[in-house]
Amino acid sequence: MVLSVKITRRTPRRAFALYVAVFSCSANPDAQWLMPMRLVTWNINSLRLRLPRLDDLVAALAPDIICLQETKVPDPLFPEEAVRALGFEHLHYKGMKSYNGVAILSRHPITPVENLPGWYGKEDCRHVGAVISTPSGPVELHDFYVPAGGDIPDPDTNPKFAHKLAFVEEVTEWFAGRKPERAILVGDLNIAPLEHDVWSHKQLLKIVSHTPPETERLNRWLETGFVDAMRHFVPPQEKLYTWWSYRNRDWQKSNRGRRLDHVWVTPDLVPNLSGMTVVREARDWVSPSDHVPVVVDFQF
DNA sequence: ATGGTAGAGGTTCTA
Repeated sequence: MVLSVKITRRTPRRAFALYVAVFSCSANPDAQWLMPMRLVTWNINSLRLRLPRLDDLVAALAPDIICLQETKVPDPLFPEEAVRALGFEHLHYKGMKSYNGVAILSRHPITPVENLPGWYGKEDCRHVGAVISTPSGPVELHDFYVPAGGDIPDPDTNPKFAHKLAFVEEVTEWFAGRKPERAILVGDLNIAPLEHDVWSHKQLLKIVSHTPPETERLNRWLETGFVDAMRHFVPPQEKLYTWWSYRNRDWQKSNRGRRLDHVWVTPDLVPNLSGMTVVREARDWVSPSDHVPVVVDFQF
């Protein structure tokens, strides 16, 4: 139901009071006069190569904020003009040559969160944060790219796996000490925590991204004060993937996917959630990323 | 049991 009252100079005081009362009851997420905010997270796997795909994404979905991972571009070479031309004037990014790199693109002003830890002493461009202002107050947004961890799930023989486990432990400690409120955390976390976040739980238990040491650590990170916003919309017994390897001839036919990309919110923002979409069709775009965008809609 | 593909930037690494 849509209620609207046109306010004019002649509107009687009582009608104005009614309008104010109706407006201020709109904490209901169905209310249409709240400000919608559409957020996308996407491991783009090279921002410069896939700028045309970013254009497609913006044209199709009109997001307000886009969080990217694996931009693979050093800061001085970031394609600011091209991104501004898509309507995103407010940028906060951290990149390096060849690897990693994260970026927050926003249509509306944002305030970067400064002095975030470099993690594992590496400063390898895996985390940026920014504060968004909304009609109901500021919201803190974190964009992460967790190390993939190599092939062998043994921290003693594989330093990349040791890095991954330690990275998740460090960020967990940091969030535990911070007790986040009105926060959103997104990114390629490179871990598929639930049985139905992978195509075969049994076959992947010893495969990096779904091993118990990883999924246990990801759960501890989540439990520092977040809710899994994707699983808020899709029950845990339903398969849900965001990544399909390039190494499958026919990704749709084999459908050996994993849910490596995540959107978490603090419980105080759960009432603001209004929808979630995994943009599966993006896996079939020309020159696709191996990850697809995840869209989350809020009403603030 | 194995290898399959993609991106960056070089003659190999990371995913």
